[in-house]
Parts: sequence; C-alpha cells; structure tokens
Amino acid sequence: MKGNNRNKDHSAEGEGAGKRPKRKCLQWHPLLAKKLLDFSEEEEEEDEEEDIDKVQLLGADGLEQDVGETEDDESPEQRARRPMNAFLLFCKRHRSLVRQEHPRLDNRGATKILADWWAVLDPKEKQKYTDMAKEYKDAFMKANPGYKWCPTTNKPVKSPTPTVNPRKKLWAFPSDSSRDLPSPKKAKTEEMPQLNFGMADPTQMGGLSMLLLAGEHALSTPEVPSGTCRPDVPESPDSRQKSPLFQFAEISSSTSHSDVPSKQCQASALLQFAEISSNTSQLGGAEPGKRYGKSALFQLAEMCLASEGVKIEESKQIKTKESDGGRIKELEKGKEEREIKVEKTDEGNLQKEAEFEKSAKENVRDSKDLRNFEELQVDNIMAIKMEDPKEIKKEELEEDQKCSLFPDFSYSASSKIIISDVPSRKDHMCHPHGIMIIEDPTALNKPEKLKKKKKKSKMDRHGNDKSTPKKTCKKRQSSESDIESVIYTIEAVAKGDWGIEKLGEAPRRKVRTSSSGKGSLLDAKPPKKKVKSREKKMSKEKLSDTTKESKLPDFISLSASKSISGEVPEGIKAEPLTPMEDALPPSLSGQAKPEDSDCHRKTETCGSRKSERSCKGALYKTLVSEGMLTSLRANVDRGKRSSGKGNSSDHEGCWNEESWTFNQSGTSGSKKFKKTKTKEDSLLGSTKLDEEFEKKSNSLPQYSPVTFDRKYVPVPRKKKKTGNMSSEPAKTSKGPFQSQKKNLFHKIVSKYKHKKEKPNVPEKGSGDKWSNRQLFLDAIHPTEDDKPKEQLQRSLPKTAETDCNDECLHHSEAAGTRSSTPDMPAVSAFFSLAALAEVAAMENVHRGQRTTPLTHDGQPKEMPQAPVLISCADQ
DNA sequence: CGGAATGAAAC
DNA sequence: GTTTCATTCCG
Repeated sequence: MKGNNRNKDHSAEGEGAGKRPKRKCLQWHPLLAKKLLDFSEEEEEEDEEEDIDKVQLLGADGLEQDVGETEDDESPEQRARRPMNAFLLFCKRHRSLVRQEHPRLDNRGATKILADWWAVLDPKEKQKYTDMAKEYKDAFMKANPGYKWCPTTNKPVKSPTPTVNPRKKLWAFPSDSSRDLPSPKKAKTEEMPQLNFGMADPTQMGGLSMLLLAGEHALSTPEVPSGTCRPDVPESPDSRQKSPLFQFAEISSSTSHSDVPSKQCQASALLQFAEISSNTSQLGGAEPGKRYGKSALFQLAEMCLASEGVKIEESKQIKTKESDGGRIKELEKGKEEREIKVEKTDEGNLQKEAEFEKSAKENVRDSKDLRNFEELQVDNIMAIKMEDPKEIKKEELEEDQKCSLFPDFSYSASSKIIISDVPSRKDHMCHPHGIMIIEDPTALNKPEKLKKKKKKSKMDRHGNDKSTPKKTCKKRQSSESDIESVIYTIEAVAKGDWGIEKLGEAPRRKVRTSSSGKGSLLDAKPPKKKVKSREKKMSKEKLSDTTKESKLPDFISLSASKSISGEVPEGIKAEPLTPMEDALPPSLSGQAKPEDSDCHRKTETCGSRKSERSCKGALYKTLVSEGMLTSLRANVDRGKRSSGKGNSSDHEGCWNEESWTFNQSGTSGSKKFKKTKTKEDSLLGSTKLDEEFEKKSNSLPQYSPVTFDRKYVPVPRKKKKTGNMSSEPAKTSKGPFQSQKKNLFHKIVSKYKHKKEKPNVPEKGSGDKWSNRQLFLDAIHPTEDDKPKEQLQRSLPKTAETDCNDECLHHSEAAGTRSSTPDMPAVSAFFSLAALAEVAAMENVHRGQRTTPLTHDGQPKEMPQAPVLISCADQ
C-alpha cells in the first residue's frame, strides 16, 4: 500500500496528478466500502481477494496491485458522476439553443444567459427540472449506494496537513480514507463487486482451458467434439454464466437490496434503471477493462478463428498472401505446423474462405437464407418462450443442421446472430468461456484503461477509428449494453451461433480490406447512418437499392449484437453479400432504452429477426423520435445542419450514438478523464442509467430562446450577487433581430412590469427573482390574466422570421401548460404531433413512423416540443 | 486548465 | 455559511 504519500500524492502531485484528483472526485468507494463491509465483508472478502489475485495473475498486467486498490476503487467511482442538479439539467438542455442563438458567445456567456433564463423560468417548469434532478439523483444513489458527493472537505482537513491543496485532495480523500480507515480492506470489499465480476475470472480460467482444449479437439475432430461439447456448453454456460451475471447483479443491487424493493414500486423507470444499472455498475467495474476485455475477446475470437482458419486452410489449402497475423494462432496453438501455412493472415484466410463460400454458394444462398430466416424465427420464438438449455440445444441442432446444409455464408449474410458455422462448434465452447475471460481482463485492466481512455477519448475515435475502427465499435457496444451483449453472447454461444459469428466476421474483414477506403470512412461514422437507414428500411424495407445502405444497418446490428465489435466495420462490408437479408433491421443497438433493451435482448437472444423487428420497431420509433431531436440539436449547435445531408442524416439517424457522441465529445475538455472513463467504463449499468437519464432529460421541456428573451428582457437582469447588471453585454451579444424582439418584448414587459411594478431592485433579493418569475409566468402562461398575454406572446414571436417561433411557443406553452395544467391535453398533444410533423418535414428526412412513436409514447408534448423549438430555431 | 452559472451535499 | 463539483466548451 502506498500509504506513505497517500492521497496526498495525488493532490500534492497535483498537476501531475491532475488526473488523479479528478478520479478521486469520482470515487465514492469509501462509502461503498462501508456498505460492503457491513454487508458481506466476511463472506466475500476472501473470495474476492482470491479472485483478484487470480485476476492479476491472469491479467498478466498485474501491474496494478498498487493501483489495484486505488484505481479499482477509482474506476468504479469514475462512473459515478455526481448527478446534475436542476440547473445543470436545464443548461444541458438549453445550452445548445443559446449557443445557436449566439454563436459567438462562449460558454461562459451562454452560461450566464442560461442562468438568466433559469432565473426567469417558470417555477413550474423549474420544478420539473428539479424533480427530474431529484429523480435522477435517487436513481443514481441507488446505483451507487455509497456515493458521496463530496468526499468531505474534511479529508483535506484530516490528512492534509502536508497537503497543499485541500480542494482537489479532498476527493483524493478516498484513497486516504481507505488508507486511514479500514479503507484498504474495505476498499477491496468495495472493489470486490467489480472484482466479483472478475470472479468470473476463475471461470474464465476454466473457460480458457476449456477453450484451448476445445480448440484442439475441434481441430483434431471438429464434429465429434462439437457434438459432445455442445450439449454441455449450453447448460454449463447458461447456468453458470447467467447465474453469475444475475447473481452479480443481485449482489450489486443487494447492497441496496433492502431499499430497492420499496423504492422500486415508487420508483419510476429511472429508479428501476438505477437498480439495473447498479447491477451493471458492478459490471461496469469490470467494464473499465472492457476494452481490454474486448481485446481479449478479440484475441480469443481470433484464436478461434485462427484455429478454424487453420482447419480451413488445411481443408481448402487456400493460399494467398501472407501476413503477419499468424502470431495469434501461434499463441493459441503454439505448436502447429500449420503456422507455416498460417503465414497468411487469419484474416486473409477467412476472407478467402468467405469468398470461396460465397462464390460457391451464392446460388444456394437465397434459398438458404429464406429457410434460415424461418428457422431463426422459430428458434427465436422458442428461445423466447423458454430459456432452458434444452431448447437451446434443439435450436442449435437445427441450426447446425442448417449450417451443415448451408455453409456459413447464408448465416453471415442473414445477420450477426444467425451466422453459425458448423466448424464453430468448438468455438461455442470457447466462446462462453471467452466471455468470461473478457470480463476478467477488463476488471484487471480497468485502471489503465481509464487513463488510456481518457487520453484517447475523442481523438482516438476520430483519428483512430480509421486505424482501429474496432475501438470505436467496442466502445459503442460496451456503452450501449454490455450486459445485453453479454447475455446475448451467452445465449448465442449456447446456440452455437456465436462461433459462427466470428467466422462471419473474418470474412467481413476481408471484404473490408478489399474496400479499405470506404471501410474506414464508414467505420468512422457508420452508426448514425445505420439507424437512419434502418428506419428507412423499416418503412421501405425493400428499397435497399444501394448495398451501402443495407450494409450500414447490418453493420449496426453487428456491432450491437456483438461484443466482438472489433470487427464491426468488417461487418459492414459483409453485408454486401446479402443485402436483402440485411435489409431486415435486425438489431438495434442495445442502447436503446431500457424498455427497448428488454425487447431487444429478447430478440437478440432469440435471434429472430421478425421478433426483433416488431420489438425494435417500437423502440426505433421512440428512439428515432428522440434521436431526431438530439440530432437536430446537435446539428443546430454545430450549424452543420446545412452541411451535407449525408452526414446530417447520419446524425439524425442514431440518437444513441448521438447522445454518446455528445457526451464524449462534450468531454473533450480537461475533464475528459472522468467523462471518458465514465462513459467508456460505465458501459452497461451506468450507460443505461445515463441513457435513461438522457431520455428523460430530453423529455424535459425545452423552451425556445424567444420565450426566454421575452422573459428575459422584461426582467432586468440584475441578477444575483454580481449585483446590478441591468444591462448586460452578454445579452446584447444576441443577434440583432433579437434586439428588435427585445424591444417589443421590452415594451410588453414593461407593461407587465408595471403590473407588478418591479423596478429592478439593486439588491439581489429573492424578491427580484420572484417578480421575474411572475413576469415570466405572466408572459408565458396565459393562465391568469392571459388574454393580453397571449396576444403579446403571439405578437412577440412573430417579429422576425419567427413565424414558426410563434407556433413553437404556443406549442411549448401548451405543453408546459399541459403539465402544469391539464386543461387541454388534447390540444397539447395535437400540437406536438403537428410540431413533429413539421420537424420531420424540415429535417427532410425520413420516415413517418416518427409520428407513430410519438403517439405511442403518449407524451407527445414533451418530445414534440423540443423538436419544434429546435426546428424553429434553425430557421 | 480556468472559468460562468446554480444547486446539492458534506463539512 | 463555506467548499466541491456536476455540465459545457472557449480562450
């Protein structure tokens, strides 16, 4: 333990430690430690420790024992960012608008404006945000039971003597606390959960060994082993893996378990999410390492592939170019004479294979595909109905038969899941284990990852994407729904599809290489497009004229489905093979929403496209609706909207990515560390929670700047402490047209003011705010005196181009009113729909489904509002 | 990396 | 009451 320097080091190092401090902030582990200790210190401790040790050993990195404690703790904490308060929520939601209006304005200025808006904001509306914030906070707390906002200033106080900087150090505190208090042990206990996740490690080990063995067997005797293995696989993997996961989740939640039940009832979806997330959170612990895990996964996959590839080679004796790739295989087998042959890269082999199969089987393909599809559906149904291993086995058998009949090709083409090659059998075995393995590595590597992640963050994505599209994909996937993916994987493995997938991937790779240029590009931004394209497909389904479009969707599905994502890009290309099938919008990203996730999960597990479709259809709708909003916002912010549709369309397409992108991009700043980490690490639980939160936040009413302007103008923003700043430059910064508006508003306002008579009081007193609020209310809500106000409102917005603004305002008002006053729900809804329609039209895009979703949601008001406003804003 | 804003939490 | 930090990015 490095008690010497303690946390201080972090803080003390300070600068160098810059990162650390942040982490510290994030860390909450001390608390967790407490709980854990109380909870199950005795029981799990030992196990956990052992696990940890194993992990370390396994991890090979091992570097981190020291880090282990601190970092591990940190990693989990990282995820947890303190929940945003109402104002922050408001800012987050409106900042883009402000910026849009005042492009030149920097964030500070924007923040000021936002503050003004906030000050003026109707109390009711404010309440919404506050409630949301509170809700999120509660959820967050559930997810992170021990989380403390401030590590306690005292910390600095405590140890701080030496500490120069109390502030940052405070957070560092966690480490101190750990050190000082029972911490070290406790900390471990805390970590334990994550580590527990790591617990899987032991399994991994077994899995690994199994894998290797299986691989060997497979090599020697592909079919037989597979046959035997398979039966075993489904059971063992399912029971073990799932149970562990579940257990894990339960355990994680267990900490707060007692609390959960009662709350859950009350708790909105968010809370539930939180619970889930809490479960995931543990996963999350492992998550940090996920990348690595993925890498590990990849490696495994590669190994498997390699083994397969070897087989293939032998069988086919395909020679092509050679490449460096052989090493992996070597690792795996180490022996093999095949290596020599292997010289070609695995990829190359795979590609070749794929090609061969393609050429050979194209004819068959169509028919096969159809069959497969049907079968898949059936299988899915079965799976849905029963999760029992038995069924799975059956399915597998069926699939295998199919496979045998039809080579992988059809599968690969059909979809991610579907792809199952006979040869993969051994893979099946391996895969399950592989999953476990993955998790472990992540757990081990977390700390490092975090750092790396931070560093890379955005940069990597953009820059690296090309070089290593995998990473991006991975992130996404992870972010989307690690758990789901895991489950899916497990199931897939059970089915035996998993292995197939790998094969599919390999071939894809080839394809990609062939068209490297596109691939890179696609890789960079494929996700967004996908969604869109997908939706389009949904609507059109057949239209997939261009292979690309179809490809994209597939790609997405692949990425979503597979944790292996690394190869996702490849997947894109793979599509070309079977565009038709691809057309089916297989799987969305697990990200979707919680609800979606469930459906999604099922579908995925089932692997049936149709079911997926149906489920996803709804999900997509919602997603789309939201996504559109997000995309719109983003576009507005950036002003990209005008830019090519292609990109923009992409943006619109995937709200998921967008949200992610935003977050990540947003992180760009110094804080990247935390954010990046969190996001990356967060993976499952946190991700979901975040997603949910985002969703919710999106649902929050968004007010058009105009509204605020009005309000704002009236209010002399004296605002707060600073004192009088009746005339603020910042405001002036607004556009010229706005100024006009302001004048109008001003007049009106002045009248109203008159009413209330509120000169700007030099004092900051709350009274001012109140008056402002009232004004605001008056201005916005017709409730009281109304008529004049309404007129005013209408008139006001009209000023410049704002025809639409006017409407927007109404809409917003209606919506807002609705919430506050359910007088005219119907109207509000109506507006919302109309607004949506408008938005859709404006966007140029796509599908009319959007409307449906809205209706479906039943909360058209909120959703629509935002979009409408945005749209107005744009124009 | 600091900073503009507000709010909540932990002191 | 004070101190931190959450979000967002520009300079």
